[in-house]
Amino acid sequence: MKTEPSEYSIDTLKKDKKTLWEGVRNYQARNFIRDAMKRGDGVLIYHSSTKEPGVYGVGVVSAEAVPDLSQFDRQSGYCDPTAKKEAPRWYSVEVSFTRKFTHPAPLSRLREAKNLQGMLLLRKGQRLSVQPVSEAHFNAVCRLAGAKSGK
DNA sequence: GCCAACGTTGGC
DNA sequence: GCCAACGTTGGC
Repeated sequence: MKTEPSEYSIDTLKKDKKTLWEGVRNYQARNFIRDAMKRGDGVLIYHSSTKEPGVYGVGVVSAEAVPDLSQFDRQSGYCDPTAKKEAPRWYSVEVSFTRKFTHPAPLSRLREAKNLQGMLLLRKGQRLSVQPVSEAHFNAVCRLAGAKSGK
């Protein structure tokens, strides 16, 4: 899952312990959130639009999809005026903090890693803020960050 | 359904 | 700030 650290960072997640991941407004990403993400799934926390983009830590899906309430919130920048309460359009999962990498895995190093070739994140033009990661890639990223593989 | 115009993402 | 690579919108 991508986030701009100025918006919501791994440090904030660590402090909050858990958060509802709100504001995803892309249908493909929405589908992953709503249909694919299961309780217990590991989450790589990727920081974008920052000095050193890359994976900064790990979380875990602690509750499966619920309607993203910010779509109905007129005060929210994520408000979707066309969304109806009886037919929510956007969804959130709850993500809990697992760990912050002591040595983050910057994008530049991910690109160099042989065992990460083909990873969706590294594909040109790829902009999805929520995307699936294979277990092998997940573990490889963790190892690259100097952490034990797995969750 | 086509597609031009426009908006967004995100690395650099 | 630039710009490639998308996704969305809306006229037709």
